[in-house]
Amino acid sequence: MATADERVRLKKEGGRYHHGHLKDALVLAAEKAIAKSGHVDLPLRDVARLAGVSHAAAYRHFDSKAALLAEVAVRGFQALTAALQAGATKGRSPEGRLVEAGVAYVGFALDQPGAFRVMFDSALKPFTQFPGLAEAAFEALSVLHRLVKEGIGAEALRSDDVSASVMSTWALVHGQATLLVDDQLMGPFEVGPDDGLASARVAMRRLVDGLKAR
Amino acid sequence: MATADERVRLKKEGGRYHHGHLKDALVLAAEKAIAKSGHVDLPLRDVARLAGVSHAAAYRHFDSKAALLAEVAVRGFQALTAALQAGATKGRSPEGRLVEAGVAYVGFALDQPGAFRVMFDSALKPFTQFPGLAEAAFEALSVLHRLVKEGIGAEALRSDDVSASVMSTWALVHGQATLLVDDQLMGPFEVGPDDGLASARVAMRRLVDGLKAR
DNA sequence: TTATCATGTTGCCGTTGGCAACATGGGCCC
DNA sequence: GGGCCCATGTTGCCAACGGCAACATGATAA
Repeated sequence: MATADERVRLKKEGGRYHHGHLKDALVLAAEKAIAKSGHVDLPLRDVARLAGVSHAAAYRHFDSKAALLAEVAVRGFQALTAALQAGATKGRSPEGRLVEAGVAYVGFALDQPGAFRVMFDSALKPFTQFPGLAEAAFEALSVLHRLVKEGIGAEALRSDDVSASVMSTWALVHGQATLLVDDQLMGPFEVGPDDGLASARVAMRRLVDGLKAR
Repeated sequence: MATADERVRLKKEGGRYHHGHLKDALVLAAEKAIAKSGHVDLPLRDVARLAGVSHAAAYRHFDSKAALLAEVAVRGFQALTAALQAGATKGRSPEGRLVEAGVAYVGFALDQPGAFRVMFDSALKPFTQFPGLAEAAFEALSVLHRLVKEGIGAEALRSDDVSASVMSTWALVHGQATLLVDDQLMGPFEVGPDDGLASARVAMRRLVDGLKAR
């Protein structure tokens, strides 16, 4: 078993027959390539070339091209879950935590656009066909669910129709993230890349206003 | 010039060398096939077969497979624009019209899932590479923009940060539509297909509450 | 040292998007 | 009404793709 340092050395020297980190390298290369091209539908051969191996090498680590993309998505959902949790800690009130988690969702999408695209691309549907994917996605959604319930518990948010509140929140941030990542805010609705998070915060605050107990 | 009846006759008799409606037939077949499979990435040959022609025939009407998908998207955006306008007329107040337009957006996605998927798939990005696509998408967004401005004009909605209000609205309905079409509302957040529109209406009402002038 | 086997390679296959060359037949002109 | 024209269909081909099989390499453990 090579140590991590050993692997780095091998990787840096390059040109070795055995890569040492190929699975990780492929996942990272795929995320980067998708982020760069903006298209999920990229040749597996290109990803392999970026990782410095032949195209068939990928099949030692993944059952199919889709399985590689699924791994990108799983890691993406794990990172998203972490981002939502980290974002929530920035809020000072139950509503504030929900708002900041929403902002973090959009921040994640802007930060890892390749992963975000894969996570919600139709190529991986249904999630249940890839082990771990549905669970990873569920974990991320659960963070929002928990924050809404905590808001209700603190009597800050209205208590009727909890799932509508969760869905509204998710839909809002997901929609914003999608539109920002795809750069699909056209014409007079255009926002600069730096304005994305600010807009997201404003939008989240207004939704949470509507969700408030009264 | 054959009349429309003539064309229908030719089409029904089948087996003719000249199809008569091929462009429309290909667009409709593509929408249907995508709706059925749930994947935008379908073989052009399958679409051609559904239309009863060989695969190469499509190139008499479209520059590429992507151009065919773009045409599906253009017609989708036109239908979406009409649906938003029709939905808006159901509302009895400025806020109500905005809410109903949002519900109509989700209704469109559930009604023409194939078109909806294509319209927002990364395969067509950027829209500007296909003539008419960016304009058609812009038209649809403009309906929401107009409704928000009318709400502000009637002093029903807050007047600061108009684009944040437009974006919130679009993001909310777009996010809901995406999640419903992809059947991605998992576990305890699952909603039945009939509940989709009802949930959308509740969510829109709550967002509009947050957008209200006070 | 040496054998094993995980992990890499090359070579091949069927399918795909797309082009070129040919076939058909509907509509216009005389 | 007859015959030409060319829009619109066809078949045949190609390179690139995802994936499989057979072979090559070399890290590890006896």
